[in-house]
Amino acid sequence: MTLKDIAKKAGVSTMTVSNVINGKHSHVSAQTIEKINKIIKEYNYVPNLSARSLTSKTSHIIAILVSSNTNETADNFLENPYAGRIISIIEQELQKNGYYTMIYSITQKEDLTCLIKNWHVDGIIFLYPENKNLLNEVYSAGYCPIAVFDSDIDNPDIINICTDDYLGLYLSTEYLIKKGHTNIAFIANYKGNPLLTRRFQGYYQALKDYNLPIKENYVFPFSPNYEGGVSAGKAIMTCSENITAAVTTSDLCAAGIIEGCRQNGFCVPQDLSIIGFDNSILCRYTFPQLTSVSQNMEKKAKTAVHLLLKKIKTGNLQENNFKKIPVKIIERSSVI
Amino acid sequence: MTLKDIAKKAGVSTMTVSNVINGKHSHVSAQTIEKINKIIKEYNYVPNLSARSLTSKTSHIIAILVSSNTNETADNFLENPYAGRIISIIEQELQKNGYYTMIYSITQKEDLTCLIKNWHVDGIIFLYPENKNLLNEVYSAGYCPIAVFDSDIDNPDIINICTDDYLGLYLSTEYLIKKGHTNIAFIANYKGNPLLTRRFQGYYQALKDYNLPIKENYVFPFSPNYEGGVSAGKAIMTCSENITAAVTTSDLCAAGIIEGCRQNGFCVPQDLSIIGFDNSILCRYTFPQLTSVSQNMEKKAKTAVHLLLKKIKTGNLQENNFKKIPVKIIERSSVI
DNA sequence: CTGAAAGCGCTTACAG
DNA sequence: CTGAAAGCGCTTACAG
Repeated sequence: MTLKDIAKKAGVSTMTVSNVINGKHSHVSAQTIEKINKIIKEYNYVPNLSARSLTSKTSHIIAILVSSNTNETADNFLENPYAGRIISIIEQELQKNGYYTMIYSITQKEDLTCLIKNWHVDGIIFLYPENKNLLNEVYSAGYCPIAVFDSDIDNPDIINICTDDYLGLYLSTEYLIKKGHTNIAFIANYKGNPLLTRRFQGYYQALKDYNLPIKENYVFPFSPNYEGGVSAGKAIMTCSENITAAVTTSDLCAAGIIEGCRQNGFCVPQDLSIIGFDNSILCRYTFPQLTSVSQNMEKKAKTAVHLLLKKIKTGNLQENNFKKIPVKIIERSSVI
Repeated sequence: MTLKDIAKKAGVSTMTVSNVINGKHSHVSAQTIEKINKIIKEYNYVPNLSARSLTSKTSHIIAILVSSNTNETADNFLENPYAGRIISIIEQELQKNGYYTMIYSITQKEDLTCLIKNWHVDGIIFLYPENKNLLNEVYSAGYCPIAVFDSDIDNPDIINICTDDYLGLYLSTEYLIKKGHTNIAFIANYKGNPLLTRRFQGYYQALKDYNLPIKENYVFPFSPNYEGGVSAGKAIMTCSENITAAVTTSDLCAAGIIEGCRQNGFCVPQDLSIIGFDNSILCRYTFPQLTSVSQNMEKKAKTAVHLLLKKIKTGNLQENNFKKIPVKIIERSSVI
């Protein structure tokens, strides 16, 4: 079943069928439309998108790029529990808008330009590019609009959807302050890391706004992962600062802290209140369950899709390319 | 840059360039090949796959299908931590073989045949189809080879890659037996569920092989999720059977049991040894860390890809369509 | 070993 | 409101 076949059956030209399919109804009479639609339904006709793509120079394919480590054993971003969720939301949103989702892991620039030229990809969503160079190369190749999440690129043409990191730590610190804590630790080796630095600044500002002491000893510069958390938990419980609460920059780190405390005979939250970051599925399965800062993943993903599609449709590159998505605290049992 | 342009620059016909690109070297002299490859590199030429797809009737696109609930708030399979990992492995394996990965969530059959016709999809990997009808409809549409995981379909033409469920529970039960346990509970409402029934049979057979009593009271028919686990944990600790160990059919359920015990003042593993199933990322973040049955996800994904591609290439539909992938126990701290 | 012709299934750009 | 012509960039099938 092709356009031609439909046209023959309807006794019209292929152009007319094409116009009906593409909703260019101003060019076709109401009766003709009805007749054609009937035949399309009857024969269950579906257009061949390769052919359409070939002539129209637009594929309606969006590529989700994932940087994959060449190191086979290393954790891949896709194994992050968030990856599935964000891809799921993106795909459904694209589908709703008549776009198709290709997923593609890349290790080098070359791979990528191939993919784009191969399929005339209309847009790219680059999930957490590990290195900026790769992103910039993709950008400067200039093939199509690009969206990323939580990037520190300073390119105003790339759509950049960011969690409000500053706000996240401001809120979590404030939450502990309002529970009566005054000696609050910050766990992360933030120096030199822009994202972690923004989070540190939220912590810093909250302490300042509430006139609490800000001590360098309150900062535990461990990596914000499980192992770093375990170390931090031990370090906090054995230091001399009488710390009663800690903010973190990941749930994994918070889970590690719970374990680190436990290994030294202490308990969360009785001996130490903690707050995670991400509100990941993990929060429900630690003991105690983790209070955490929730990123609005759905809003992040949908915003990225909408801005990308808008850019594709209008060709307007300047507008609204940076969005901060608010966060909120999800209360569970790791704070008293 | 098109084939034509390359041909002009090389002073040959488009056919010759096409042959070189497609590796049909028997038809072209060595010098010509070299000359053409040089030009292709120089101009960074990449073939247009829409055009190729249009003429060759093969797209090199594989669709990963995900059933998405119409219910917006319900958990989607993609939010399962496994989803990202399996998709990641599939995509990389497909890419290695020159195929492209589209991802597509479906709610009805109609969506699907559209996708396939639209893009001339060469093959389908259907991730955990929720209902068999959907899968059977896809199959009977007859468009292209299909692979699924852990399905109970009895269609020998569909590639079906299964974890060895029987072996999994046999091993976990045997593991507890060898640690000296004799009163071992099985947690899952397995009746009527083929997958859970296979797992139950592994448990049953292990007890039998080691001449241990098999009591109906050892079976706790709760749903194998977190909430079911919590209920099971309470039920086990308050029943009269003096149960000292339990096998489960999911890590979430095992995590729930830990919590259920805790709520009744008992501890894993001191009061109850438990084994999870899936060896998910969760195992590292519960307390105690979960000993679990590990599915070989990598092997599952790669096997699915290889059988699918083989079927696409050979057109042979009969062979090797069912594979059982072995499992193993990963030891952590939830058993004594 | 190489090439001229025809065609895949659409859309664009134009004419009426 | 409708249609005939040309073309997108490739490959198939054939001829030499």
